[in-house]
Amino acid sequence: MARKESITKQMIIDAAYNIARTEGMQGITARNVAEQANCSTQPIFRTFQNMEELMDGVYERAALAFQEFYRMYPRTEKFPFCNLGLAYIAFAKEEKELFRILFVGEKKKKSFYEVLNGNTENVRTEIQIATAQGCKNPSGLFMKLWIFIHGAACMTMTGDYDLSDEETKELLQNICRSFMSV
Amino acid sequence: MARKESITKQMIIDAAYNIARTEGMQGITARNVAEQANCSTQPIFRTFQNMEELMDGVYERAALAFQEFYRMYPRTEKFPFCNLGLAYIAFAKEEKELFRILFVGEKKKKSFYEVLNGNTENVRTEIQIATAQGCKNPSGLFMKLWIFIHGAACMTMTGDYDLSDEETKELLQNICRSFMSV
DNA sequence: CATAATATGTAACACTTGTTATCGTATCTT
DNA sequence: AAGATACGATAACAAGTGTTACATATTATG
Repeated sequence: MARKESITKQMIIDAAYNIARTEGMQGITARNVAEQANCSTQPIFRTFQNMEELMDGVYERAALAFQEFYRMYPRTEKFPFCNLGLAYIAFAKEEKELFRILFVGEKKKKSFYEVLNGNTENVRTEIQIATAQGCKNPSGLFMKLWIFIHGAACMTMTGDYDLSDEETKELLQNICRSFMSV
Repeated sequence: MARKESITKQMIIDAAYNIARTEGMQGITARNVAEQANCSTQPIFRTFQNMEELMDGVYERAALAFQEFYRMYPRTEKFPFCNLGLAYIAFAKEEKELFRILFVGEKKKKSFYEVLNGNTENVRTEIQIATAQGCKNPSGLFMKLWIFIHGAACMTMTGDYDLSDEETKELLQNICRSFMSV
């Protein structure tokens, strides 16, 4: 009865996502996305109400990319929260535009926790580790550490911070020790 | 011989600056600025080569606004860097768009130091205070503290951080103590 | 006061944006 | 195989962008 669709929702989101990775959200225009997806602008507006709805899709796609990045990131640290922090900073370095979209953008909708996994599983795990290491106020530790980590990541994004992975690791260990010893 | 100019460079920059304060850089269009300045778009292009040059002017104007904000901010803290940090975070709270333009924007050109004063005077003063209080590695202390402060300010800008001034003050004192005791 | 020179307003240009109308066509159902 | 119908390409529309051409207004100087 009907013609088969050849350009799927996922294909459009992927095309837009690839643009966003290098140019940021403002690079996403109907014609740009169409070109990237090798089609006209028509399938875009069949699939999405408007461009904003597509951008919401891109945001979700970016969140998935971060989750995957974190899942794959090596966990070599014994200090609590440091693996999370190292992955976060590394993501800011390797995917500057996505980091901006997810964590400092004007249209940011989700909190860090929500982006991380849709739940707070990962953070809870880290809090248990902190408790096991004798930290009396693990969520207070997390708050302070996370502000620091977020600062380092934002500076990485803008190019104001450029330590090697090894230096960053040592810095985080150092900070973590400072906070735990109080 | 010639007609007197009625729309000055400063008037145009101020008009654009006022738009940027509430709408950010992307709110600055030739027609928007003209309306805000109560004139046509013509004086803009007589005064500036193009819109980008005007935006450079707005950036400088925003830097001035921050310098003035810091100059006027009460200095109640004895801990080194804390007055600077409190002012920075307060600015992020009161002038979110300007903060974004100056410190996390894509078109950011100046480092924090340069924005602060065109020189590092203020930071040097703080380093002397730290040294006087027995800190062995004051520039290391500053680096760590500043990453933390920048993180708190960025979270303030995006609405992820919302402590009162008093709570922020206590947090900064707490952090400063942690870092100095190591 | 007349004139020359510059500032400003009006209006246009070329371009890009989101969005939609039209139309040919592929494909599922019968 | 035939027809209904959703799909996708083309092309248009309206709105908004930076920028410029041109006419008008204004002012210092002769």
